[in-house]
This record gives sequence, C-alpha cells and structure tokens, in this order.
Amino acid sequence: MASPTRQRADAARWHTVSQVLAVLARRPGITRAEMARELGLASGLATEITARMRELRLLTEAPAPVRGRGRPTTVLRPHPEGPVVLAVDVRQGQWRQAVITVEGQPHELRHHRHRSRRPETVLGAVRKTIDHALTRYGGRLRAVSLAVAATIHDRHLVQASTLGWGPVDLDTLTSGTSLPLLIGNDATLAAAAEARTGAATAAGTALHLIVEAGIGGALTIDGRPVTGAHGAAGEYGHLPLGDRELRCPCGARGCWELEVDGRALARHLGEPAPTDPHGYTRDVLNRTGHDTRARQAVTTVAQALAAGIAGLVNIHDPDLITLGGLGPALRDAARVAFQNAYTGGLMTSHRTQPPPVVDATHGDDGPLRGAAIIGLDHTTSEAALANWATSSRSPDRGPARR
Amino acid sequence: MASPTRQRADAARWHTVSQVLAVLARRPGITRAEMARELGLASGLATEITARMRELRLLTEAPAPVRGRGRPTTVLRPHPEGPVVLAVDVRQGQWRQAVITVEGQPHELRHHRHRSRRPETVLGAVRKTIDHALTRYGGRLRAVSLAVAATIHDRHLVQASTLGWGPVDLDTLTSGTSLPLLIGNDATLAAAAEARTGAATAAGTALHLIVEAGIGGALTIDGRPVTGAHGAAGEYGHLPLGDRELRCPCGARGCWELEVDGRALARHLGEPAPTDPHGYTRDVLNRTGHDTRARQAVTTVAQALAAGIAGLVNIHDPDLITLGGLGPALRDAARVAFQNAYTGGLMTSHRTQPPPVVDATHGDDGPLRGAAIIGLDHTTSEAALANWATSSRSPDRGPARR
DNA sequence: TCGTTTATACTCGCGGTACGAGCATAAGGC
DNA sequence: GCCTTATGCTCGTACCGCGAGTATAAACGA
Repeated sequence: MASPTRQRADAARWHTVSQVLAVLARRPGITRAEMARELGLASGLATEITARMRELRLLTEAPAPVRGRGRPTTVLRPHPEGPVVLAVDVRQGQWRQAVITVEGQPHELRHHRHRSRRPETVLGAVRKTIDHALTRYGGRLRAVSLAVAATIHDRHLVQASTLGWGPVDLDTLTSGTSLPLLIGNDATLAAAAEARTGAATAAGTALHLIVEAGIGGALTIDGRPVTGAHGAAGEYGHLPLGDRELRCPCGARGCWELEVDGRALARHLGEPAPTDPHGYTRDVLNRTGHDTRARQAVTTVAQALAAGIAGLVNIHDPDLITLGGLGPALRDAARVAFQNAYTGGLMTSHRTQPPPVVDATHGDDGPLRGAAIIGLDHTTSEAALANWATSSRSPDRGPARR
Repeated sequence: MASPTRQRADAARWHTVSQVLAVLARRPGITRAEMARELGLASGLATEITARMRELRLLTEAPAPVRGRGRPTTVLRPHPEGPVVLAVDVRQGQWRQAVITVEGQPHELRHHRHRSRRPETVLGAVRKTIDHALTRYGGRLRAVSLAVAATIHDRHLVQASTLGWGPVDLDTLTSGTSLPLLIGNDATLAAAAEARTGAATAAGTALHLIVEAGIGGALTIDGRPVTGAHGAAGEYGHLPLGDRELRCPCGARGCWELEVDGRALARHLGEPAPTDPHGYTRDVLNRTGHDTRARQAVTTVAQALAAGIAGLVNIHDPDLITLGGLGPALRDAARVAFQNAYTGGLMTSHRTQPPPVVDATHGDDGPLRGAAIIGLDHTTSEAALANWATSSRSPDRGPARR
C-alpha cells in the first residue's frame, strides 16, 4: 500500500518539529523569530520547518505586532484544522472536560455533575462526550487523556475511594474508536501541571503533594511525573509515618494520611470519623479563630504534614515542594509550628537552604491541566507526528474519521 | 583554527555510535552481526559505523569463532588506545580503584587500606593514583568517577559519618587536570550497578536499599538513579518511619535507620550503642541460633525493615527491590516475620503481585561498579564522543595530555 | 572436489535533514 | 529618500541512514 517513498517519509526525523511544538506549548503566542532564537535554528531552517508545519496543519502564521525596526515576523498559532486532545478529569461529585490544541490552552472547558455515582453512569456520560468530540473533530482528535481520583495500576482503575468505586474497566471509554486513551492518577497529573505551567516550572526536581481525603502527589523530574512500574507511584499518604496502631482502609497500618486529613482532626478532637473529611477539615479550620482545641488539633496535623514533607525532602532532594488541596490552609493555620517541624525533620545538610514549600497554583484545575499536558506530550511525540503526517498527507483519505 | 569542515564534522550525530557503545557495555564480546541485529542497523550502516569507530580508536575487530554456515563475522572489542575511565570508591577503612574501557569490564582492580582516616591522607593517595593514571593513559583517560560513602550536595562532600569527615573539597582530586570528576553517593551508585548489571536488569523501575551503618539506596528508572536536585537523594534511612522520641545524629527525629541497624538491636537488647554497628549486627545475627532474645531483637528489626520497604513500594511502585549490605542477612534470620510485615504494609492494590524483594548481586563492589557505569555513560555520551573525535582526529596534537 | 546454501560484509546511489552564505524584504530612523 | 536593523527566503553543500545489488567466506552435500 505505502510506496517506498512514503515509507521513507514516514520514518523522517520529527525531532525539530516536536521541539517547536514543545516550545509553542510552553510559550503560547511566540513569534517565529523568537522560536528560532530559542531553539538555535538557522533562519533557513526556520523557514523550512514552519512551511512544513503549515502544510501539515500543525500551525498557522499571523503577522506579529510590530516592535521597532526590522522586517516584521509572525506569531505562531495552532492550525484551525490541527490536532486536538480531549482531556477529562473524573472526581467525586463531578467531572470536567477540555479540548486542547498544540498551544496547550484548554478550550471548551466544561464541568458536569454526576447524575449518579455508579461507574456505568459516569463513564457513560464521558463516553458520550468522547463520541461527540469524535463527530465534531474527526481525525483531528488524536488522544483522550483521563485524570481520575483513583488508584491506577497498569492502566486499570483499581479503586476510587472517594467515588466509592472498586475495579472499573476504563477501556470501554474508547473501545471501538482506535483513539489512544491515556490514564493517570489525578494527583500525579496535578504534579505534572505544577511542574510545567505552575509553581514548579523553574525546578528540575519537584515534589507535589495534595491533601484532600488522603494525601497524593508525585515527584516530577524535568516536568515528567515519576509514575513507577505500573503507574501506581505517588501514594504518599500510605507511607507509614504515623501511629502503627492505626489501621488504614488501604490495608496497611500507620499511614501518614491518617495523621493529616480530616480523620486526624476528628481523632484529636474526640469526634467521630467524618463522612466528608474535606468539608470537615474546612469546618475545623474555620473554628481555629476562637476554638483553642481546634487550633491545637490543626497545629498537630500541620506538624505531622511538615515532618513528613521533611522526610520526603531527605529521600527525594527536590528543588521545591508544591502544596495543593488543603495543604496551604493547614500550613497557614499554624505557620510557626509547620516551619519548625519542617526544618526540624530535615537532615542538617538540607538545613542551610531548605527547599521552599510553596502553594500550588492550579488549584482544582491541576488534574485536568495535567491530563492536557500528558495528552499533548503524546500527540507531539515524534512517533505521533509521523502518524499525523501520513493521515494528513494523503488527501484522498483526508484526516480520516476512525 | 578549526576549519568549517572540521566544525561540521564535530557537530555530526553521534547517536548511533553512542548506541553501539551502550550495547557493547551491556553485552561485552558481542559480534558485529549481533550488534547490527540488536540495533536494527542495515548491513551497510554497520560497515560504515564500525569503520568509523575503528578509525576513531573506539573499538577493534577480531575474527569471531565460526558458528555454522555463512560468512564469518567479527567480535567487537575495545580499542587498545581507546578511552578509559578511572573509577574510585572511597569507604571506611579502605578505598578501591579500577580502570574501565568502553566494554565496561573493570581492569586493574585494586584495594588500598587507608593509612590514616584524615581526608588529606586519603584524598592524597587517590590523587596520586589519578596522576599515575594520567601519565600512563594520557589523553585516553576521559573521566574520574568517584563513589564515596558520604552525603553529597551539589558535587560537594557534606558529611561522611563512617569516615568521620565533615565537609571536604573533592575538586582537589582533579584540580589542574581538566579531567571531569563525577561524584556520587556510594549507595546511589550501587543502585545503578544493580539496575544495569545486577539483580534489577529486567526492571524498568527498581529500588535498591542497602543496610550498613544506616540505610542508603536509590530509585532507578531505566538504569539511571534518581539523584534529586543536588545529588543528595536516596537518604532513605532518614525517613521518619520510626519512634519520634529517638533523636538521630542527622538532626531529625524518628529516622528509619534507628530502627533497623545495629543501634536498634542494641536498644532492643538493652546493650550500649555499638561503636561499630555493622560488626555488632553480625555478632547478634550469629547469636540468633541459641539466643532467644537476640532472635527476638532481629525479628523486630527485620519487621521494621520490611514495613518500611512496603511503604516505599506504595510511593514508588517499583518492579522490584534489591537488598544489599546486611539486608539479606536480616531477612533470612526472620523470613516469615519479614514477609508478613512486608505484605501487611502494602496497599491492597499491591498485594496481588507484590514486587519481589531480592538480594543484590554486586555486594561490596556495587559502588565501584556503579561509578564505572556512570563514568562510562559520561564518556560515551554524544557530546563526549564528539570531543574525543576532535582530539583523536588531529594527529598533530594526538590524544593530548591535558 | 566442487557446486550449493547460508550468513554476512561491502559498494553505491538516493532521499532527507540541517547548515550557512548570500540575497531579498519590510519596517523604523534621520 | 537613503540608511540601519531585523527578519525571511534561496540555494549549494555535507552528511546520515536506507536499501538494493554484489561480493565473500564459511559449511554442507553429492
């Protein structure tokens, strides 16, 4: 079917094209001249690359606003018929979606409430959106990237405690479509978002931790989350930093998150375990102004959080730590205690310049943005670009519906 | 000085050459035909690459022992005038050295006892060896790779408790020579050795832990250790998994290693803290046959080790864990307790197929072999090869002494 | 012993990428 | 209206890797 010439063209090097797209995602609205400087491209190559990418429907060029002397340059923009990715974030109570172009900006951002918590209902709604996107974008849709508040193992959803789900087969979402489905834990993807477009962009190695119902997170190295052998890494809440007498629903004992989230606060206050740990924590935090016992409980929890983070600094040696979810609130409610527990838990060699613990910037959108990033990474990989080129180049088939 | 032609040649792609060397190090004594198959090289390219590498003094070819029909092929061997790396491992009581060719096998392996523990004495002896290697190998010596039993931070030795060293400037080892000096923590490099040529070669993500005086180790991803922002990652012994009441010499509290090494055994047995935790642990292990209290203490320690490992599996999700130092002995002395504590500490999602905990294979040579690997990685990187080519190609200067 | 089979090595032309020199172009500044 | 400045475009060149075709060196078999 494919001629020898075609085959060779498919095997061409997409390295530079991929680089251009990576820079475009990092600096949306960049001009062609800046791009060439950033990548050290000779002007001739810049001409050739942009021409090729235009032809491949990867980007368009618009006249750039003039700045001083010199021949005007152009602004690089996603092509109106270029590849897109559908990012989805499934969490407790609601799910979100966004469509992303090569520029990395989320479009068509939408939130939906779950009609029921049953997996079939939720996944059915997501599936509908995917089908809708397929009819709308056809061959332009290159991947679906899913963030889910659940334990992931080899692309399988093993358990989602906040959703009340056991094992769920996620491949039904794209079965029959030949669309690649990327799956990631929500905290892991939020970490990717912080590392790429959030508070940790300057860090080579960063640790993102999010306190919600439990503690999740991920270590990122050069913007890529460390996902482990089966994509299950990052369950920091289940490191046994806590009281060995306490049994965790995960099956282990002494899990860190039992000392940090709403369950810990309830224990310290002698109240029953909350059904909604997140809301409960907010309530207790609001009481700290006048309620001494609440303040004391929050302080203890903040110390447990800080001491754990210090231990993680000892093993990971990150440039910085980003805190998400309730983390910043817990820290702000007991700043001094937090800071003392943090530096006190560091090895002395880290104490001269302790890695800063900063608030995450993406908030609730972290997982969705992370999913977008991972999806975009996939779509702008050299292999995927070669693939896009073959479907884009043969006008007889067009960017085919699949 | 350099002609345009030369410049362009320097900027040539060393990718394939680097790949060939990587395969050569993984499979010493490989034939040219096998190499071509492994890398998927067309026979024409194999011819061209080997010719170039011969010319660059990167390898030589010798007739391969004949196997069945077909035109005989050749065995690829390091060039007698090819690049070499000096690997050094400095530890308590002694230091070791080896010279490594592109094949990765250590040559001229030597052990030296420290004449005194003073840093000046030890580093002076190492410096002498480096100078000696420089006169012997000249421009062939491309890097010195140092493993040291110490906390490393931004290429600086911060503290070496077993050696009794405070901050030490290591750059004196190569000052004035323009030789690249690579520095790594001993446990980190042992992890690299296990991942590349040891028990974890099949694993994509592996965790290596070594119990000596304290616990060190590293996570490896595709054979590369995760070193953190300043090369200080891997201090697993200083994760606060233990008793918060115990103060660690590192400055923190509740460090894991206080529950696992000789100090823990002494505490459990009501004996004074040992000056030599390693030897003390060996003694206690030898007593377990007849001494019930010793057996009980070892069991407790083995459980602390196993429970910690389980927690690390929860956060890292490795394919497997390699245990070095006293780890295997502790485990073997209380197999059932270890196994129960291990699986008991895992999240249920990891329990169906818990990552195996296996003995490390390199033993005491791990750090030296790891240093060799890192040094070789550096020397066979594309940039370093381009560098080698420029000095190798201009016969007027020869492989210059620097 | 000599053709046949098999596995590998060598030669050569082609397509493709990237570089860089030189030229063209479109703005502001004087 | 020229000069300066910044950028885009054209084109020749070097080099890489592919693949088809050919050559070579061994074992095998009649």
